Amino acid sequence: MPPTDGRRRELVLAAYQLIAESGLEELRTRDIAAKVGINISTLHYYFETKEDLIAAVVDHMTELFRTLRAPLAPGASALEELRHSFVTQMYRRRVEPSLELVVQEMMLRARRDEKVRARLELMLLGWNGYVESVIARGVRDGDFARDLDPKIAAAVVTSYSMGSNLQHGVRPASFPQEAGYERLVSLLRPK
Amino acid sequence: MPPTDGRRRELVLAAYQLIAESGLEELRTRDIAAKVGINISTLHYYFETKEDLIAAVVDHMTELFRTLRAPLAPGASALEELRHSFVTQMYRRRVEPSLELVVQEMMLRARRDEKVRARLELMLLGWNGYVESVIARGVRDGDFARDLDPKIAAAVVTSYSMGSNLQHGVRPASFPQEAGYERLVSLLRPK
Amino acid sequence: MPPTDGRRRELVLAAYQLIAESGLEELRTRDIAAKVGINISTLHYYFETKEDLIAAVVDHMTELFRTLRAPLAPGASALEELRHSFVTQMYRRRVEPSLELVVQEMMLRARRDEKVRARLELMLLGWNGYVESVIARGVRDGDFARDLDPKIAAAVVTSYSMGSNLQHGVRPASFPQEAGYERLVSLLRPK
Amino acid sequence: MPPTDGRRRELVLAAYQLIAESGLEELRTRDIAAKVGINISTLHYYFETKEDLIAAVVDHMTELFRTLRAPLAPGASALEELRHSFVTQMYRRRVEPSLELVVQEMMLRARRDEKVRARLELMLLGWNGYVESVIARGVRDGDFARDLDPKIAAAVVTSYSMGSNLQHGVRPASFPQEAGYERLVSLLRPK
DNA sequence: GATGAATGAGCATTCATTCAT
DNA sequence: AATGAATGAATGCTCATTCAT
Repeated sequence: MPPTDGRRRELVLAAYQLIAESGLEELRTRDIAAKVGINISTLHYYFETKEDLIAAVVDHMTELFRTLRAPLAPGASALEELRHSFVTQMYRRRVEPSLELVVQEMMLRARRDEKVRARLELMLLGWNGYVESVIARGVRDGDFARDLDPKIAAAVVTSYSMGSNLQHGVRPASFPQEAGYERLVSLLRPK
Repeated sequence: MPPTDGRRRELVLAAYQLIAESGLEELRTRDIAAKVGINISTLHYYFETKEDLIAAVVDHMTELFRTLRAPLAPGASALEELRHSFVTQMYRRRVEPSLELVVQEMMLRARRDEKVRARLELMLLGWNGYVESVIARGVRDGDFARDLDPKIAAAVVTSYSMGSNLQHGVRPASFPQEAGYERLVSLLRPK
Repeated sequence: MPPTDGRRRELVLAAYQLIAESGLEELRTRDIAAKVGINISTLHYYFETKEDLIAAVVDHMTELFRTLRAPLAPGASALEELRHSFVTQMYRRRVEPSLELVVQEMMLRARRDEKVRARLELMLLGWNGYVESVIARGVRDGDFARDLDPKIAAAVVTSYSMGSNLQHGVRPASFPQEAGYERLVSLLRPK
Repeated sequence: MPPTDGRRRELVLAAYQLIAESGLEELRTRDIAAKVGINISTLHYYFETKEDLIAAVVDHMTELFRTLRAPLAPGASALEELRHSFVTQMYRRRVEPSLELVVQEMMLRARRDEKVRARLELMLLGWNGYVESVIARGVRDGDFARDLDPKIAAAVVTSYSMGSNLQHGVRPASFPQEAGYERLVSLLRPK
């Protein structure tokens, strides 16, 4: 017998992967159940509605976003840690290419689904807060320009990250995502 | 304009508005036809498939994106013109709030619909090219740092623009979109 | 091509018959469509919801109840006309046995479906009113007891009619429906 | 009472109440189990099928119908006892309003469920037999008209009772149920 | 140009019932 | 006695598309 404790998890993972493959618009509960190898009604035994399952996917995605990071040498400087943010972005794209696709799907869904929006807001706040703290440390340590407002700078960094992902999605070959990030970080340095 | 072209245009506009209101996922051909006041079969007389109509909406959207800009004083400096990019973004949000929503919808759709992707790529290339030319002029004129690569800097500026729009969508109250843009522009200036 | 004007009617008739055969509880839109020989979605082209179709069946049933009557000789006395009420009941059971079954189904449904209840109330009011007018005439003509309140007597007659139908449904062989009616009419006569 | 019997009874009572509230059509085994506070599979331990449980509800209902009666003074005349039939009907509606609803539901179900029909036939035979015996006594005692056939008269009385309940369900405000009963009883009296 | 009628394939969800434990 | 997990067969309803007129 399969690990019944993990059925919910299996369903969330299957939905997550299907969203990455074909988007939320083409997500079908039947396909999710089939991927797990169970009957469609069993899916509804674990999640009352499709919406509930999607909310659980957002939670899973958030957890991945939080925990999936490239290794960072202990004692790294703020500059190294900020660069590491981008390294992590590339790392995620390599080991878990679904993640950025699912995040973007949810970003759009957020506008019409309050459950999704609330979860996503927390995720964005956490991410911005983390980048902000790194920049604040860098400002103190002299890694970054003294007149930088960490909250504003974090908004610039995270927004670039998201926007460059979008552009990369539409024109992967010609968009200089990495160089852009490097340039952005260098712009933050002291004169 | 011949009646045929008028009808096509009406349909495109109706679809564009419905996408802005409820997203591509909830777009129904019946609703589009009803909004125009014609029969559902007549819609198919003008557009063979829903996909074709959506492609036409992308064209309309691209046209809007290109032409809808805040007035710019003739003889403006490159610095003023780059700042003006952001002013235009805010201007669009005010006079045509649908535009940024539709662009984001299409951005996601692009991944699964080649027609949409190709059109969007052109739009992004045009936009980046324009920003690039402004920055190149600014570099020549001394408005921007001499060591700036205009293509890379343009990628940073346009990506920030898109990413900040996304974050603004999820948390409109707390996200410092304008301050971020101001900071980004100032970072590009000569030391 | 089938008489498109009659499609609605065909659907109502098919639903009416299926209700008579197996009751409202087992009524399936798919079965109705199949009986008419059309696709299930065509059914929804004519009736938005199953509930709407059922309401139309109540209208049809009411119309049948009103118009389906045994022939009554012109110039009949009130006594003959009241007896004729019961003759009509038997006549309906013979030429349209579905009718009393459908009426009883709707009677029960009325408790939970306001549309049905309202329509049925009108039908009952019409029926009671008709019986009342016959009895009133009979009282004037001396066919019925002088101290009869026509409204009350009508309530007795129509209620007997309905209740005896119910009992007849459960024990058709042993229930003396006709003799009961005859006795009831004779009780109304002058002493 | 052993626990098994207690559980069965609990389930029957829960089903009975749910039928009164929403009708047989909306009766769900899950709701019955939930009302009793047990698992849905436990319900099937006590009743193999839903149909069996419904049959048990009919038995419970019949028992209620037999035993739930307004108090009758010992030594009452046949006239008083027949009037008391209607008093009992009103009494039941007051202390156990569910009963008449459930009876009507089952009356309809009887047409398709032989178990229900057989049980209901017994109930109707018992009821008619009781009324018949009262009327027979009244005929002997001079309370009722000498030429009354007790079986026929009982059919009239019980049918009025059932039919007036139905009409009362559809138009509670305007239907003169009590006056009708009073008139019916008075019609049975000697001239 | 325009439409009323029609449909195939599908969609999330429901529900009585089963079965291993 | 009791239950958690699972399911098959439906169920009302949807929607882009077609086609004769």
